[in-house]
Amino acid sequence: MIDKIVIMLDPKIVRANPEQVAKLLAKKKYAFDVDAFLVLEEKRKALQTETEEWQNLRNTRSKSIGKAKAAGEDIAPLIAEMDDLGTKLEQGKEALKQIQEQLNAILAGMPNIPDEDVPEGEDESENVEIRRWGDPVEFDFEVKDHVALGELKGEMDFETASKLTGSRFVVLRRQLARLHRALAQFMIDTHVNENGYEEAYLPYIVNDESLFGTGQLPKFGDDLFKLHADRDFYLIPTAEVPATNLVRNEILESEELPMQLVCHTPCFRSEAGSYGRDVRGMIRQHQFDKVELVHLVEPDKSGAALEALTGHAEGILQKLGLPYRVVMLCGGDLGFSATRTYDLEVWLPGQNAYREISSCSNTRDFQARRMQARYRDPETNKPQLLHTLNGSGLAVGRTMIAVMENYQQQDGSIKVPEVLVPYMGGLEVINLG
RNA sequence: GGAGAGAUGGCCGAGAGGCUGAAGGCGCACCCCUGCUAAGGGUGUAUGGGUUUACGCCCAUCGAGGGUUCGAAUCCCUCUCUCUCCGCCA
Repeated sequence: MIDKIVIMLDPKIVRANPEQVAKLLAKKKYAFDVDAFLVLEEKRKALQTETEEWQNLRNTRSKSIGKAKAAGEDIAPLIAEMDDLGTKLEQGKEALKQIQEQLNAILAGMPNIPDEDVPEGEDESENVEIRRWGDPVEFDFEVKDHVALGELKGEMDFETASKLTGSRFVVLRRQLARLHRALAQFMIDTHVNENGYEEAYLPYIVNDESLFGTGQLPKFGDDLFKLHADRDFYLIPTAEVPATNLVRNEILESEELPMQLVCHTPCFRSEAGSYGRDVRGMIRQHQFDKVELVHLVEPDKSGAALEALTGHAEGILQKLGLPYRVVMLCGGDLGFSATRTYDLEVWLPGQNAYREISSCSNTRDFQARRMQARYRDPETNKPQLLHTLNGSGLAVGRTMIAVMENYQQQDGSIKVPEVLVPYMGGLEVINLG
């Protein structure tokens, strides 16, 4: 009767254990109104049962009309019997639809349940450091931040970008433009050649169904750039959206799993900058490039897959020789779709701080349920929701900043990390000074 | 952009108002036969939802959304997508 119930959490579980779900979601600072939900649920159940009974009656009677007609009998009295059944059915359906819409709105807006060992906490200040790699370089001169470095020869130009578009965009020229490209190439090659990823080229524009699937819609539409009022097209905020939606409404064979995708795309975010944070420099832009990693795996493999994926992202930082730390997000800082997230924070000498450069999440079956992404379980031969994970491997712009700031020399030039030299056509020093 | 044709289950493909959740085939699973290989025979095999301790029963779904009808895969309208031809084009 109800064709599409849009949910992220399994509605059966929510119905069966509403109190427990509320408790678990409280960790994510989400208030689930159990009473309101239960009232609606009760109404829904009664209405649905009743309406389906009417429907059943109509189906049965219509069938007997068909039979009578075939037998050459008079069907007029049978049709007369149907009289008010149609109206009753219509009314029932309408009432049910309204209740169902209210329930769907609640369910579709509920975030995913955090893992048990996710720490309690309000915001990023309560994230928990897991490990560190590398030691921040001690400079014997006064360090410049990437903005100062980039402006030495005009290779990083925010003013011109704002002429072209507006604030929160950047123009890169010459060696910095190349460094930016080199980083993306290096990351993709590493993931393909060493970590077993399949390279993908994907649309930078997606429809609303894809965004619902990964969880950006319906709640976070304000963060997106929408293209047309009439077509429901959006610029992607991350390649996670098209990459994960590759399997939307698909039933994969188990041999096709695990799937590991790597994809370099620009990302467009409207919200970036609306809080007045990081107004200076390339940290927070409306457009930035990212190399994204996506895993599609069987349910019992997703825990290990997140560790692997995070390791792959870390590998890039290690090869580049950039000091970083890994933090586990606390409940309050965890994203809508995630059960568990590790952020990689790279050391930025210009800010004297660790800053996020990658975010790796396991969404378990949350996105898969929204997009009906399944695989055929060889044991039961039945379709089952798969698990989806995603992580940056890495954000290209921020990586470039990190390279600039960590490899700067007193004269303002930048030493090219060894692994990037081939990608820079043999160039060993970027001479900005 | 112009002109046509289409969209049906995991896949291919019938059906053109009622007994069709949907023939047939492929694939897959299990069983039988066959001393290898090849072939043959049988049975089963959609998804989502509701309800039930359970067996089960019920509802929905033939690209999407509306409409006509007692009844729609089938008729009408709108939209989306795919294919063919023409034009344009990186």
